[in-house]
Amino acid sequence: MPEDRIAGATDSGVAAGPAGAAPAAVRLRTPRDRARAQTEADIVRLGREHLALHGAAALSLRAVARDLGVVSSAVYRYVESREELLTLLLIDAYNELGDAVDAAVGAVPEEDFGGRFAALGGAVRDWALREPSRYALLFGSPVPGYRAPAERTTGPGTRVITALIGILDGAFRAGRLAATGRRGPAMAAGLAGDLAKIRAEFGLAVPDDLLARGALAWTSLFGAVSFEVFGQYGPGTFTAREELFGHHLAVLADVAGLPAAGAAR
Amino acid sequence: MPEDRIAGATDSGVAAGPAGAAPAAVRLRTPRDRARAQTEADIVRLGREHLALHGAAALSLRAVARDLGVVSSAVYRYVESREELLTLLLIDAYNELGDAVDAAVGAVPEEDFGGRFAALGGAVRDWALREPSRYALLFGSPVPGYRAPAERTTGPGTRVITALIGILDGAFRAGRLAATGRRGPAMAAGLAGDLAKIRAEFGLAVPDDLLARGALAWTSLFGAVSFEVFGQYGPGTFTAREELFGHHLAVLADVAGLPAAGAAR
DNA sequence: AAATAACGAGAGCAGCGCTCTCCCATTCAG
DNA sequence: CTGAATGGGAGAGCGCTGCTCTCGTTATTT
Repeated sequence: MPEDRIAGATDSGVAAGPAGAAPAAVRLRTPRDRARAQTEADIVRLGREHLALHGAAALSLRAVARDLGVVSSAVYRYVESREELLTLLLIDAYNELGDAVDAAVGAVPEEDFGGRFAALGGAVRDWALREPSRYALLFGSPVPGYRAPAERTTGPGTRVITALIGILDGAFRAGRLAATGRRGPAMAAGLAGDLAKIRAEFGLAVPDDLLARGALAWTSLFGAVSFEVFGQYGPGTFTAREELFGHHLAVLADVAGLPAAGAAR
Repeated sequence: MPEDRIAGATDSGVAAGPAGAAPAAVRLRTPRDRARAQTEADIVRLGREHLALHGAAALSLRAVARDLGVVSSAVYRYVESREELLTLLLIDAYNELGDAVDAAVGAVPEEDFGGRFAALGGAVRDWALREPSRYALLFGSPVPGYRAPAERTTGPGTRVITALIGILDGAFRAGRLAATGRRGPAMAAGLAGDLAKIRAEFGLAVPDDLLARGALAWTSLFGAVSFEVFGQYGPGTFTAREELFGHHLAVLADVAGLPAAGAAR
C-alpha cells in the first residue's frame, strides 16, 4: 500500500484532528506526539551537523539514522526523502542567516543607513565564513536534480534582500540616498518595467536608477562573499580579506548612493 | 600490487620512453598509443556531456563507462578516480571559458577599454548561461571532499582575471582609467600590501585604489552571473535579465574607472 | 476490549566508487 | 622469430547510498 506515504504526510507538523478543523498549531498532548516532535527536531539537528561538517552532497539519510540510533528505513517515517531533509535544512539556514542579518542591522541606529548597510554585509560574510557548507547550500551551485519548493523557501529566502531594500528605501525617504555625481546608464524598457513592478510590490519610493544600483550592490555583496567562501581568491593573492571586503562594502555603499557609515544625519 | 597504479601514472599523457629523456610530446606511433589517446579523449568528451546534462554531483564513472561500451573497472586504466576526471573537466571548462573570453575581448579594438570590459563580461555571462553545470563546477560550491590540484588548474583558472587585469592596466597606461569623482575609502595596511604584491607579480602600473576597484568589478561580475545562473533572482522579479546585466556592467565599468564602451580615444 | 494508526527492524533492490584477480592481445627484447 | 613484459578489458566483490516493502510491536482512539 504505497498510500501510507501520502497518509504519512498528515503527520508532518500540521496534524489535522479527526474533526478536520483542528488548529494547525503543534499539539503535543500525547507522549507519541512529543516523541515525534523530538525526533523531527533531532533529525534536523543531526542533518545540520552533517551538512556543516561534510557538505550538502555528502548528506546521507543513513548516516543521520545511525547517529539517531535507528535503522535507516525508520527515518522515512519522518522525512519523505533526502530532498525533503535538504529543504528543511535550506529553510533552517535561510532563517539563521536572516536572524543574523536582522540582529546586526537592528543594532545600528535606524538613521545610520550606511552603517546599517555595512552591518548587513558584515553579517552575511561572518555567517558565511562560519557556516561555509550551509552558505554553499543557499548560494552555491544548486544541488543537481533538486529544486527547492518555492512556496516553502521564498519567505525565509528573501529576508536578506528584504532587509537591504528596507535600508535603501528608508534612506531614500529620509533624503539621504543620492545618485553619485555621474549619471547611471540609460534604463532599458524591459528593465524599467521590472523595476516598476518591484517598486509596486514592495511599496517603494526609490527611483529606477537607484533601485537598479541597489540590485547591483546586492549581487555584488554575495559575489564577494562567495569568492571568499568558495576559495576563488588564490591562496597567495589576497590575505587581508576582511580589509578587502571592507573596501568593497564601502565602494558598494557609494555605488548604491548610501552615505558613509556613521555619517551625520 | 598497488604500485601498478603509480606505474600507470607514467602512461597518462607524458609518456617517457625507456631511455628516459624521450620528448614529452604525444607519441602516437603504435596503434595502441593511438587507441589510448582516443579513449582518453572519449572519456573527457563523455564526461563533459554528462556534466553538462546532469551536473557535477551526478557525474558517474560507471555511467561514462556504459556510454563508452566498456565495463566500469576498465576506465580506471585511464582515469585514476572520479576526482581525476573532475579535474580534467575543470581544466577543460576553464579553458573553454578562457577561449570564449579571449575571443570576445580580442574582437574589440584594443583602445576601446570600456568595450573590451563589456565584451569580457558578456562572454562570461553567455558561456555561463550556455553551460550552467560547467559554470557551477568552476564557480559554484566546491564539490565536497574535492579540492582542485592548484598546480594543474591555476593556469587555466586565472585566464579571465588575467584578461581583466590586462584591460585595466592597459587603460591606466593609456591614461584612460580615472577614479570617479568621489574618492574611494582609505586603503588599510594589509590590503595595500596585497595590492603591492599583485602589482609586482603582474608588472602593473595601476595604483591601489583602482586595483581594488578592479577586484570589486571582478567579484561583482561573477556575483551577477552566479545569481542569474543559480536562480537567485526569483521567477517573477527580474525578467529583462540581459538588460539588468547590461546595466550592472555599465555601472561596474564606471566603478572600475573605465570609460564607457566605444568612448572616443 | 477491539480496531486503528504509528513506528522500528530487517531484508532487499539498484546504483555508486573503487579494488583485485584473471586472461587475452599487443608490444618489445633477445 | 620466439619468449617475456606490458596494456587493457571482464568480472566478481566490498561497502556505501536512497528508497521500498513487509512484519511484528506498541500506543492511541473508538
